[in-house]
Amino acid sequence: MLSPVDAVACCSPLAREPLSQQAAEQVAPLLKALADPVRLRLMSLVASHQDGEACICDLNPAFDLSQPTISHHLKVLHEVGLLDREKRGVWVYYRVRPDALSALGTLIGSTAG
Amino acid sequence: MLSPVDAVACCSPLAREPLSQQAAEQVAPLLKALADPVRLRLMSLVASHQDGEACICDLNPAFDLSQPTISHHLKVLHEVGLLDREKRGVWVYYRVRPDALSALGTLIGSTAG
DNA sequence: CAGAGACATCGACATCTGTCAATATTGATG
DNA sequence: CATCAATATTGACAGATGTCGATGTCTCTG
Repeated sequence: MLSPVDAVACCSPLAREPLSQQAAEQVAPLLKALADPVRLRLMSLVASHQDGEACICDLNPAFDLSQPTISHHLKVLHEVGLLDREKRGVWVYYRVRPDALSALGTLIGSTAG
Repeated sequence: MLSPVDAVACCSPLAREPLSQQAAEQVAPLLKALADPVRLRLMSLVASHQDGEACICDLNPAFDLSQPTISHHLKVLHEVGLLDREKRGVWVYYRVRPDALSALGTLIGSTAG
């Protein structure tokens, strides 16, 4: 089965033609994953971090939240395919999945590519 | 106070620099409004409808949902500023707010500020 | 092997969300 | 004014969501 991120690539922009019910049900989980202040910041922190990747140990201190909570949010982003995950030694590094954000941006606004 | 849609215009793209907590809290409600299959289809239907506007009477039959439920979803989209609302006689017409979607798309996906 | 540190999972809880049936409101029309 | 049709509001309810503390798992290092 396609991950949500792969599924988005199929759809033409929102304003171009009516989204089918199936397409909408594929896209919505991606937006749902992004639609939280903490997860938005996590995505932004990872995307703009040096080398495009960040360790949880880099991310956790930026929030006033418990470690399990951050872990939960990262899991949500990873499960829909917005973040890639790699374990190196004791640390886990996250990286924004290439094309994930731009595909979403195109679907919504059709200005990005 | 700015509507969420106005607030988005201020932010540079997600991947460009870390989103502040305040910015994230302004943007998240917009994405939350979009992050539902029914509302995604509503936006798409309105945006791609003739003359860029649609009456509820056009939208309701496209769904297998009760009239109050559609009314509720449209209200959510309107409150966050994604849809403009105009009453003409007995009917209510919705129209996608100009620049709303493109601003969101740029924030999420664009690499060009 | 024992301990420590990084991260994940679990269980619990309050809050939020999508949905409906019932009802209210509004505007046109007889 | 009485009625009908289009839309909104209310109240209720099941299910999802964000958060935490406690605990589990993995990996490096003595």
